[in-house]
Amino acid sequence: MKYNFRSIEKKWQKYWANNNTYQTNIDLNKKKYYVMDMFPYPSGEGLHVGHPLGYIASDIYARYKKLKGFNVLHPQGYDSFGLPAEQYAIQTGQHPKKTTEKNINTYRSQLDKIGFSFDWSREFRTSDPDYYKWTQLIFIKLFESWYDKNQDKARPINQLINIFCKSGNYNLNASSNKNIFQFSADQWNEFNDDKKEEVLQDYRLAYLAESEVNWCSELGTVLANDEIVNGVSERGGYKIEKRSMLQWNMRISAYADRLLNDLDKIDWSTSMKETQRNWIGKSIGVSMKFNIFGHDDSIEVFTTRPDTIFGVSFMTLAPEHDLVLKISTNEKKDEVEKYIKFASNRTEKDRISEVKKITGVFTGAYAEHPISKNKIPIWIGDYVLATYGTGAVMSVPCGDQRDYDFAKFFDIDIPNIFKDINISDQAFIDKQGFKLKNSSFLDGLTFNEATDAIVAMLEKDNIGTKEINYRLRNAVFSRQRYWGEPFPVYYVNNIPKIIDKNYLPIKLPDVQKYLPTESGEPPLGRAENWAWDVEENKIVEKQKIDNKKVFPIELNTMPGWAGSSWYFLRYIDPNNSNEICSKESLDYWSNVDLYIGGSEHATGHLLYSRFWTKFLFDLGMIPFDEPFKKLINQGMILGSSAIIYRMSGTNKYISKDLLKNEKVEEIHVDVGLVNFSDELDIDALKKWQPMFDEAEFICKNSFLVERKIEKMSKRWYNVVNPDLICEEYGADSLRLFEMFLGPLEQYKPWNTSGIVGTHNFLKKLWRLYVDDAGIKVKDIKPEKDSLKTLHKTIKKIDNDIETYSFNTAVSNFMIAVNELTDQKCISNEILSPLLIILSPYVPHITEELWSLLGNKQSITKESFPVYEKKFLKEASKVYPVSINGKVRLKLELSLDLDNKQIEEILLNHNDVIAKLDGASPKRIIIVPGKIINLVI
RNA sequence: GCUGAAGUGGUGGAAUUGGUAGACACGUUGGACUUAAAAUCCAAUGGAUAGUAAUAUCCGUGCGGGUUCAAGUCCCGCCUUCAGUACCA
Repeated sequence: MKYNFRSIEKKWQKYWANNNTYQTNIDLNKKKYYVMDMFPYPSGEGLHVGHPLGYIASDIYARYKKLKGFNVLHPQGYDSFGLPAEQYAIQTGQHPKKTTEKNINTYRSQLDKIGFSFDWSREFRTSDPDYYKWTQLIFIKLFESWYDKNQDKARPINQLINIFCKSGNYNLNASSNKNIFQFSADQWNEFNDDKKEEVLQDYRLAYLAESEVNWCSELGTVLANDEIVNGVSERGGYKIEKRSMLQWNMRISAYADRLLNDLDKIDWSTSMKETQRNWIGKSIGVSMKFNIFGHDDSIEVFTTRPDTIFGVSFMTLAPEHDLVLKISTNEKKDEVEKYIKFASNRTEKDRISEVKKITGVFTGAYAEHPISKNKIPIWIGDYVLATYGTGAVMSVPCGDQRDYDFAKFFDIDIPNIFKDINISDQAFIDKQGFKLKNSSFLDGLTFNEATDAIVAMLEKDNIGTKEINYRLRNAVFSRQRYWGEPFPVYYVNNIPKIIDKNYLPIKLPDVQKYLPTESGEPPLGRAENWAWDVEENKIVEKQKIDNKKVFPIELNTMPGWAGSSWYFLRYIDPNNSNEICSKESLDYWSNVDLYIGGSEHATGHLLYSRFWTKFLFDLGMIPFDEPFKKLINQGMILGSSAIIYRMSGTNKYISKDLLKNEKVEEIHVDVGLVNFSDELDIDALKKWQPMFDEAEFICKNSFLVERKIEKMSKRWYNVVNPDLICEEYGADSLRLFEMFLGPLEQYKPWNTSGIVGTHNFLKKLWRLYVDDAGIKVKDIKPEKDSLKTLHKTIKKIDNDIETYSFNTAVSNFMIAVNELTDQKCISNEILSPLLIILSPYVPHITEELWSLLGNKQSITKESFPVYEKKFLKEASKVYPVSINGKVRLKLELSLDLDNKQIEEILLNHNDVIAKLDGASPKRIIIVPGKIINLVI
């Protein structure tokens, strides 16, 4: 009987589907375990072999946990709103719903071939109205909440209104927009509704605000900070410019501290936590005011180095700072205005690429040093960012390199306040190794001493206060796109009003075209049925808008991360039409125990999900405040591109081995045209692309290509489709090989030739159980060696999988099968448990062998075997060691040995003992635990 | 610049966390089977030196030091690569 993987895999995939083998329900008698993957965006290109890597790992872990007796939730769905489907719709006029549906079907058929244990009965798509109904609800909740810093949690907005009615906002400690004006309860009560709403917008967690946004005209939308890479859009690499627009925002900054601190209670990689810490960017310092000569206004600055206050020789404002024009003297006004214009025209990319270029201009105004009362010139410069701190800095050229460069460039005084430190070439930026001088009462103090002294003094004299600053900005939540969740919002005289949650979902309307309108409105501006009737409570035709009972609906849609920020909650109760998920399901399934996905979402999805989870926790809607307990970031699988050399200016191609110093161009060719020995199939190449029809190929016996490791992409023709691998070697070979490639978290190149290794292993495994006559396993007593192999393997595999070392687990299986083959083991007592521990990795072949052994029920119903220590006993290590000048032999032994057994072991190690100058042991000291010392 | 991760054969990678470095697999070479090829099986495979041989000795985990009976692993100082971030006051 041969190992016919094609029919075996088809048979069992069908069996699992027909028997609902992987459907999961709440079972209070069992402990739960929740394993989740980052759900895919179904792109038109389908899956390549890199995509399933994380799914295979999570599948193995999920199956393993099931065998260990856990009730495992292992769902899958689709993140189906997004730009590519919309771009395609713009080009072809096809509704994104249709292309998305088509792509999902492709994905599903590809995934099904790999034999995953997903519970597909829980599948959903973020673009389903039944799903985004709840995304809209969470938006409403955010809109109807504010953040109380005293209680350190979000609270309903009604409670804030109560506070305003009773005492205004004088004693309020809440997260809000900048430059809030103060009002009393009487004032609040006299505000009209519009004014009240305007005030509330400063506190809501989802709020509408005129904000400086990253506008991308090529994509026709705004982008969040995490969607911009190196100053250009992440998708497409288009130019970004700053623009001020009325946008929905999420007040994520309210949660900055909790997002930072709670990193300590989750099991994520250090680099992932560090990335989030940097992104949040907490810095502790002092905020203080500098008065301006001849003006009532003062400049507020933020500094982390208050100890250097006596080194201030000028101040610098961001060009966008409110006071710039106000304080500039008449003589300087022209120059200042010119500079502001210059700075605003510089795009983000210019600023980054011209970091070294120093620009700035003097305003003509002077500030007063808060302690020495000296006159300090006020400059503006674009090295100061309007968006960080207060948009103004006290410049200490001797202690900050940028201030130093600026001062040198414009020939400003650089006073030295560091004793015995030379600052003629560069600033001294360390916080250690100095004592202050020329600093009045701080003279002679170190950084810590001076900081304490100056902070006490500033606070006592009411000049400054301790303050904490964050780099984290509030997130822009509006997109000028079609293919996203509509906002449940309509406008009455430009004041946003919420559509009551009873009328959700607000379904995405149909449009004729997916482009923005001629007047520049988002695509939803084209929708005919897009107005809200407040009496009927339904969507009606736009023509009916009268601004009395029918009002316009928001035209923006939500960003891609809206639907993915809470999706893990929906899997636990996916068909619930009354709430996000029931309390019962929440109490049982709780949050995700293991989450596997790429690290590129560190500052986007993973941060936003944590934010929304904390928010829902604050409202008492869920009983936990972190979504993902353990996170593993699988590394990318890179493609191995094939490159041929074309002699420059000719139609001749030269084989890699013949290339010397000729001038050549590198041309990517499809990796499918190249065999394992890097030989190119020239006939197939000519069929592949007509440009090679007339080409001449220079080579000896065969034409060799160059290899290059780069990201797997259609563009480089290096994509390997898992379907082809499944067809040629089988899903089990693929699963095993993807794990065998290397550590899960590492970036590694794909190399199809290696798959014969895992494929051969499966054939070997098959032959261990089956020969020409059929099954050869017998119910006989096993050999001692085979028992040892089995129990050693169980122990190792258990340890490997608990530490997520899937690659070494595969190696250990190979060792075990090699050993059992050598031992000619046919004992059922060995071979049955071996199948069970293998089944998470290679579910199809193990199911088949399991049933061939005569078992009636599926192997997935079995339980993971436990290894027994008694089969593993032996001395493991012997080595010389010197203690107190005497040479001793140190033996590391397994536990539970009696003296007789130890003696036996010593006899076996005569060679080692003899090596030590021929001495023999005189005395044996048995140390409690597992170490034995022999004095020689 | 800052932060994080990592440098081990021709290749992917092991090493029970301080204890025989190179497991396992690919590739390569030789052999068996075959008319032949494929498939399969067996053997060799870090380097150098000596020997007909079994074998022996030395060198070897990016570089230079150190601790230790013992270092891929720990400490100090460098170099390189990858990732994240970047005028953050």
